[in-house]
Order: sequence, then structure tokens, then C-alpha cells
Amino acid sequence: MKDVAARAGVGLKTVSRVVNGEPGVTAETESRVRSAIDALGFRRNDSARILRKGRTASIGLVLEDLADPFYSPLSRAVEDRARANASLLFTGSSAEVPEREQELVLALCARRVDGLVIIPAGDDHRYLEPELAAGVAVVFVDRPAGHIDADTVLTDNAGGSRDAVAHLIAHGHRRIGFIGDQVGIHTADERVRGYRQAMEAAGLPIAAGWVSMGPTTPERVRVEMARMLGGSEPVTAFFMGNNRVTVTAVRVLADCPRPAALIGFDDFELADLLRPGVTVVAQDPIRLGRTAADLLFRRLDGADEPPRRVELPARLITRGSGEIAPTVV
Amino acid sequence: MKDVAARAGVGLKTVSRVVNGEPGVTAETESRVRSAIDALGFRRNDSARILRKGRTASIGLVLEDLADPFYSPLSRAVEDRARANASLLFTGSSAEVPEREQELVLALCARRVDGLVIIPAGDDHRYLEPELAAGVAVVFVDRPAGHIDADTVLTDNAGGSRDAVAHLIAHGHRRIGFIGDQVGIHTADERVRGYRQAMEAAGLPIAAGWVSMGPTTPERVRVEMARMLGGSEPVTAFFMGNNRVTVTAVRVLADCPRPAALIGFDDFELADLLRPGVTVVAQDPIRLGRTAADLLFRRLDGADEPPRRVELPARLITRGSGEIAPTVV
DNA sequence: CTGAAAGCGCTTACAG
DNA sequence: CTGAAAGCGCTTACAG
Repeated sequence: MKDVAARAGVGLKTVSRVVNGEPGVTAETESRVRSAIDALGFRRNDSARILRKGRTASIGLVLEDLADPFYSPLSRAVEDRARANASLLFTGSSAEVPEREQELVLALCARRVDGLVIIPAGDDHRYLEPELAAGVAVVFVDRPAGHIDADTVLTDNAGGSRDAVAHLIAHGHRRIGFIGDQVGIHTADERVRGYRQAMEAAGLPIAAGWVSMGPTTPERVRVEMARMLGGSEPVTAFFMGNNRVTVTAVRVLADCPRPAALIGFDDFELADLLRPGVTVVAQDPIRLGRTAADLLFRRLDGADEPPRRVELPARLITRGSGEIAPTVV
Repeated sequence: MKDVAARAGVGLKTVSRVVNGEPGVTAETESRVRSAIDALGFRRNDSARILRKGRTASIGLVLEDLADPFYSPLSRAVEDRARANASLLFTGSSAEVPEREQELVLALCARRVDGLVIIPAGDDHRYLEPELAAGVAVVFVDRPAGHIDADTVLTDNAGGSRDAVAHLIAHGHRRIGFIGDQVGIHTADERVRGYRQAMEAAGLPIAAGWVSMGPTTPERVRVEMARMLGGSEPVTAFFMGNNRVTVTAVRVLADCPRPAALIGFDDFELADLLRPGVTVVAQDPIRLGRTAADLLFRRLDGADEPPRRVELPARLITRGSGEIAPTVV
């Protein structure tokens, strides 16, 4: 910039004015500056600009896994909102490791992102207190923050699960198995809670072996399904706690001689093309992302209101697998 | 930092040393600085740091659509490599609009990212010349750059397509339809080229109506498939130019009285669970992303070699739909 | 309409 | 072991 000013024979401020399209420069001066810019291949350094101005016009998105089909539309929605607000987007995956989440979040704060959308891996976010105090806007999505008060956007996981299990019960099922993610993950806990509520509301007992929480690996899901389908009181229906588990369940049931009903939490592509089509409780990841980003930019626009907690509904989509009647054993 | 120095009664440089873990500070001084840091809630501003140092320790990834299941594993691979190289990652979607690609790329350059991984939407990248001259490292993935010499990582689209079509021919098909993406998109052009090569190699003519290029909307694909399946010389097999088209094709064929063989370019989740399983030519998006990022960081580590063009193989995965014999009409 | 000075928050190069 | 000065590339607040 100094070089440009020297070459054009003007002051630094005049170059700045031209580069930023500010008024108060004669056409003649401007063209002289422009040719100097071209001749020198000058490109404004936005980092320096940012250092002087308050905002960095960038936000960060920290999620569990960028490649997860549930999170990628959410990311895209956040990105679209960032773009609409003239912000650039940093993204990073925590891989469900709390330390990694924290490391990423703090690295982004050190870059002075204006705000953060976080899908938390950890359950203690007190490490964010100094950042919040310093004015960084933060919105949590999909799961709530731990020990800190911040905007949060969630799906009604328990409600969606209740609907799913009530649907199975309405179709005649009495012995329903649930296989979910690890205890401690908020969504996993909420979904098993909804399952229990629906069973209780229908006056149905839950046998000891019908609930299984743990890693969503195909191996574990296969073992647990085989166990629940065997024995003297086999389940006649499954409610699956997330899309990874559901996909494995579809594979298992495809090879299973006795049909069992199946409802999965989270929709997935081609669920309607399988035979039978897979009935699911669908979240709306795009709306989750959009809502979170909107909340964030409201804060950045100066909204001074207490943290909000938004809960979006989940929707039952019937496609066949959840409407299979119980097999009489 | 100034405040911290004042409070601890030391010089600026000493604070800097403590914050960066540099040697040459007594334990006693260090602890005084640390308590000042805690008391004041000091957080280092990496933007200022970056302004002084050369590198920003950030790279940018510009792709077509963050939510596309083909690109999300690629993104994740780039992200993993960025992390391994202590870099943060900016992501942005061009939505296949060249102007948007350019806008994003230049915004990232203005932030002085160290390098860029680009899945190009446009076919003229001369706008990058000043950036390259200024030392920004750039790697193109999935599609080549236009009018500029840079590292490029591609899949052997024509080769994969030849294999697919040869496979259909080996299974007895003579009339094979191809539905692909818009003419001008490099991958689309290469795939149709492979199709033509395979037909020619087998001495088979290609009727006028057997090749259709255009938007990958379900509506268009349905219309074109119906057209190719009708008439006096209906096709007995389809080769589909990308995953979007393939998915629609599966839907159409599910309702089709006369079975037709199908091979799709690009793998997709659950392809094996459909009946019949969908035979595909699979790219390796993770390897594409990883290779591109590795090339980028080689440059950033100072590798001074002419631009490379890496071509990764595509792999035929047979699952049933591509092994259906032609129906005798 | 135009520009010189001070400063954003750090680091580099140097001197004590 | 420690610190004062200069500077990274820009903008803000002011004066001409």
C-alpha cells in the first residue's frame, strides 16, 4: 500500500479510499492510484484491516464430523447464512473428542472469529467464559452446552422418540427394543427417555435386555439385535437411536427370516427405496443450521437479550418398515 | 498484552515469551506474568501475530457443495490434513457458479490463506495469477484448472467409464444409454468420452438418442430414461454419469416392468442394500482430498517443482444391477 | 479533495 | 535473563 501510494504520488489514505470505494477522490487521482495498484499487483491484506476494525467477518463451525450425512446439510445451511452476512466460515471436526473441540474452539477464538456455532462433543464449556466475556457470540446446536448459558438450538428428541414408539405400539407391538448411542451423549439420553415414556404411557413393561446403549459400530449393533431377537421373549420391533444404527439394522433385518418392524431416528437418503421403505423420525438438519446461524447473527447485530433455547420438532415419516405387524411367536 | 506487561511489571517481550513458551524467562517472572494473564483474562490475538509472521496457518477449501455426499468425505480428508499441519480450514461452496468461486477464492486470498484447495466451478482461472505470483499455493481437485498451470488431482473419469461400459457390453448389451451432467463440466465430458471409447472399441454404433447431457434434475432424468426405454430400439442398459442421476435411475427402474441393467458413476451409501444392488464405478473422495492436501502442504513446505497432475483410478464394484442380461425384445 | 500522525496487537532484531 | 524500539499493513480521527 505504501508502494502504491509512492508510485501514484499520493498519500496512504488516498489509496485506502480508492481500495475501499470511499468518496472524496477525484476521478483523475483514482485512475492514477488504480494503475499503480495494477502495476504493482497490489492485493489488500484483510488481516491488517481486521486488526484495525473490530470484526473479522468470519465465524467458526465446530461439529462432530464434516463427513457425516446428518451434519453436512447443517454445515451448508450455516455456510449459506454466513455468506448472506458477508462472513467467511471456518469449519472443524471434533471427532466427538472434548479436548479436540476445545482446542478448535480456542484456536478459532484466537483468530478472533466474530462468533461460533458449536455442536458440542464435551459437556463442560466453562472454558468459553473468558471468550463470551470478551464478546464472542456462541450458539450451540444439536446438543446443549454444559455449565454455561448460551443460545441453543435442539431437536425435540424425546418427543420424536415418543411418537415413534407410540406408532409401533399402535401397530400392535408390545416388545420393542431400543439400540442407541453412548450414554452421556445428550441426544442418545433424550431418545431413550422418549422410548421409556412411550412404553410407560402405554402401560408396557420394559424387559432388562431391551435397551442397549453404546458405540454405534455395526458389530455391536448386530450382536445386540441378535440377542434381542432370540430368547424366550423376543422383540417384534426395533426403535433405533440414530442413522448409523438404523443402517446396520436394515442390513441385519434383510437377512432375518422373521420380519421385525423398524423405525429409525434421523432420515437418510434412499430410505424410501429400500424394501420395505424405512420409517423414520426425521430431524431437519438444514433448519437446525439455519436457525443457529440466524441466532448468531442476531447477536452479532447487537441483539441484547437473554440466551434462548429453541426446540425444533421431529417428524415421523411412515414408509413401511414401521408398519409391519408383530409376528405371533 | 500491554496491560499484562504493566500489571506484571515486565516488558512486552517478556509477556510474548511466556505466551509462546519461549525459553529465557525465570520461573518467578513467568508465574508473575501468568497471574497477570489470568487476572486480566488475556487471550492472544492471532491475527496480530499473523500480521507480523509470514504464514497465517490457514488454508481454504472451495468446493461445489459442502452438503453433497461426494464432497463431504473429501472435505473431511482435507480437514484432517490441515489439522495434521496445524492449519485451520476455511470452507465455502461455489454452487457451481464461476463468479461465486472467484469471489470466494479472492476473499480467502485477501485473508492471506497460505494455500487453497479448489474444486473449480469455472473454466478460467487467470484471475489467480497475481495470487500465485504472490506465493499462494493452489491445488485443483476433481476438475482441472483453466488457463493456468497448477497442481491438479483428478480421477481417471474416462478410464472408469470405459470399464463400466465394457462391463455392460461383456454382459451382452449392445444398446446402452448414457445420461450425464452438463456439457462443459470436465468430469461430465470425460465420462461421456469414456462411454464413446468403449462402444467404439467394441464396434458398436451409438444411436442419436442414447446420449443425454444436461442438468441432473430428477425430472429431466425421468423423461430421458422413458424416451430411451421406448421407441423401436430401446436401450437395455444405462450408464449414469453421476450419483444424482444414478439415484433417480434406481427409482425409475424400480417401477419399470422390463428390467434394464444399470451402472452408475460414483458410489453411494446403501447401494449394496438395494435390490438389485447397484453396480458402480467408484471414485475415492477421501484419497482425492488427502492427495490434494498433501500436494498443497508440500508446496507450503517449500517444494519447488513444476506443477503435477495426479490421476487416481476409478474402481468397478459389481453388485447386481450391472450384471443383468439384456431383455430380448 | 487530500494527507501526516497515531495506533490496532503482536514479533523481530538488537542491545543491555 | 530482560526490555525499548521499530515495524507488519492497514484504518481512525484529525487537520489542512
